[in-house]
Amino acid sequence: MWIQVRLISGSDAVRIDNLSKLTKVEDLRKRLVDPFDAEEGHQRLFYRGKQMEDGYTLFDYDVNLNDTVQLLIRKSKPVPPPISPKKEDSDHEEGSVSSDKENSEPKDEMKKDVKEASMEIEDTSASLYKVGDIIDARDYTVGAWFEAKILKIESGLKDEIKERIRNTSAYGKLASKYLIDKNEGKEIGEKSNGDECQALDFMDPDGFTYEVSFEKYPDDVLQLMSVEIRPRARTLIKFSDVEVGQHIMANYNYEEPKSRGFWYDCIVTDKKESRTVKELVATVFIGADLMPLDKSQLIFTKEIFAIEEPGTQLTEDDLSEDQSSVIEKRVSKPECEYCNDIPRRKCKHCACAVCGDKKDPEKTILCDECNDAYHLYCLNPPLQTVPEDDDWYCPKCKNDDSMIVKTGEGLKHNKKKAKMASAQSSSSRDWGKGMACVGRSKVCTVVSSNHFGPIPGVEVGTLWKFRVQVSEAGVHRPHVAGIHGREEDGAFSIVLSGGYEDDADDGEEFYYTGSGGRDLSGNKRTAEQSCDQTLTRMNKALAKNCNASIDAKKGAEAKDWQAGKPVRVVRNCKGRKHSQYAPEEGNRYDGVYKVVKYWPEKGKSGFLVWRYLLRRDDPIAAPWTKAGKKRSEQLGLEMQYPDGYLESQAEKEKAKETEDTPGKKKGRKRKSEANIEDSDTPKQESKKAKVIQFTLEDAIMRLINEDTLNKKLWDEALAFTQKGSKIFYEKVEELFLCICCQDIVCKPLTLECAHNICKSCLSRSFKAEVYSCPACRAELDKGMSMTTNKALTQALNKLFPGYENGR
DNA sequence: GGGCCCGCAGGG
DNA sequence: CCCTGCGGGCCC
Repeated sequence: MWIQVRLISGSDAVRIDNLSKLTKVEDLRKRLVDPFDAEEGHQRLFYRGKQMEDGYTLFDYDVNLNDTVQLLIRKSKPVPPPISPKKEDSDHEEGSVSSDKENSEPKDEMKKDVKEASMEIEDTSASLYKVGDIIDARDYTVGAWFEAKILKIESGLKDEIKERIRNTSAYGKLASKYLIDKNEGKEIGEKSNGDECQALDFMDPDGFTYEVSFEKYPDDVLQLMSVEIRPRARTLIKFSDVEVGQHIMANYNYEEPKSRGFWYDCIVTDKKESRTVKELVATVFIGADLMPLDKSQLIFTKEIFAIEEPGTQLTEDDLSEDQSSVIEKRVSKPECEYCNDIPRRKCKHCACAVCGDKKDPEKTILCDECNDAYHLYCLNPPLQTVPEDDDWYCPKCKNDDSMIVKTGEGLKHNKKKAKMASAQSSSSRDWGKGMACVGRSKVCTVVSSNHFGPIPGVEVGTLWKFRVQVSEAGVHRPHVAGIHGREEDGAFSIVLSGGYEDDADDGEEFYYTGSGGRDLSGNKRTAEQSCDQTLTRMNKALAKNCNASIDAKKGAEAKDWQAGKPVRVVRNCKGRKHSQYAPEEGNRYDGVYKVVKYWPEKGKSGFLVWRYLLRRDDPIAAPWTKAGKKRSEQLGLEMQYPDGYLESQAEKEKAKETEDTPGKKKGRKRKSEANIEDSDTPKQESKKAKVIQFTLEDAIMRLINEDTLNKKLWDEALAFTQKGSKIFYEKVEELFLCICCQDIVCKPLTLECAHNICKSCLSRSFKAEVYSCPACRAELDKGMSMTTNKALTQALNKLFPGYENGR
């Protein structure tokens, strides 16, 4: 497994290979020392807004293959300075061992501040704020702004504020790196302080302490400095007026970026605007340290607020005059994301975990472990009263105290993980380095997922090392399952993987066994047959392909076998156990087959299984035939590996070598070097560049020739037929991409400027009263006819059968 | 060599 | 949402 680590301030990413899911954060740090020139203690790692702490694993943080972890290198001391003793303490000599220079300096400054403050204790008129002003305040644990109210103003910064500042260097970072100097209008250079007191000077708070309470949480009273409060946001910025580089306030949810969250300060870093796409990307400042989170997508683009200048805030009186019109109400994340806090809605997440009802809060008890709520009377056995003395644990948490994880931020009880086998047993098995559990990095879009027949651009004989790649290519989409299909439509593809012993295979014809009838408990993916299979789900789907009516009892045989629906067939190397037609390595696409008949029978296990006879019906020669082998060679078909896979394997190999004691292993070393060279050879494809010219069916050529409006584009595409079908299809996709929806044009209009646009995309534009070509802005007549280019439509449909489905 | 067991994707 | 599944690497 590999992940990317990106320095927060820069865009440079470094890939770290050979990690496992159980790699500890501290071990990841070691791997980052060299590439980033950062001592372990100076690294701060973030994933999805969470700071990663030592002692936890990548699995704990849900880090996956190819994910990006952000790195911040702190320049100051790795350990924050101890909280400076209060004034009285430092006057007494008792226990002051502070010979440490680093500590004594800020302490002195603090003393000075406190003295200055005490001289003007009652005069608060210099503040731009008054008690009762309508403001926003930043909660310094979340880093987000909430509607708040000033309760009290005092001269001088209270000690607790100073302590807080000393414990984060956030303000220094924010000021030095990202904020624009108000007066100069230009970016401030790096202020290499790392010293919290300098940061304090720099941010220039006005010297008052503001006691505020939050509107929604009136009991939550905080002591803040002036830079942590500001006039209540009241100016919505239109999307069209938002500028890159602008400092704004927006709603963001770092745990679930697609949901509503809280209101944070942001610097806009990118903006995309077309009639269909409105995208804002920003650096969002999050958490106690106002961690800059780069490249965060702001999804609530209609709710972008300007930052108001201090002194312009409304007062209590303003509010009472015309409450509703002056202040924009902001919507924050609801307390409960399941019921959105709607009182009448039953919710087992925020209300009683048994009945979901929100009534009787006084008769509701909270679990001291998972915080779930239970009505006393919903428990089994019910409780009469709330237990007064010690903690109470709900039925789910009660039994297994042993596995309660001490939590870091955000690593709380995860029910799914708690259920996994590894949570029960103490096995220390490593995992996550391989391709078994990775997600797709591409999706096939040339045809829809319910497409029958060959995938355009994928040649018979194409080889992939892993199933996930077969899925990416669209040939067989499920990750593990052998049959892909739908009960009502039929099966689109199957994989022959030797999982069933009685599946005889003579290439042109083979027997196949349905799925099910296995006990998969224990989180398994396969198992022994342990009960009867039924003609449901995928089994029914495969039966549907047979040109006969469904018979779930006896099965059926096709009258005209070739008239059935085609099934793409992939053979996996594991089938070698029983079949000589299986590839030596990986998975191979062997073309389309038809279902000749299907029937139930007693399998070797003694349980009923559904069996199928499939027969090849593909014009292209099978890969194991002489003609097929020749064709594969001419096409230059070679084993495909996932991006970066060979490199990571080579690195692993290298690491092994260095681990080995040098000396008598010379011979072995030489061998492995040879291996690495081998893995490079596929790159020198030029030698094999004699790829056979790929020819299109006459019917397609006729349609292409008919599309005179696009002659130029077609000529360009056809030139690529020499490079093989895959390249040709990729080119067609590129040339006939709709600029609006970024998909192959659907019901296309060919405009006078020669650009092709989906009819629906152009209509949408016209509805928005924009009358120009989305690609080149050429003016269009409002009343232009919206007739689609028929020849193009037909040609594309021939090339990409069914690509319009679901559009 | 055989058992273990994870995420992911798909259908229903 | 829930259930299912002819992958794949690790460990004994």
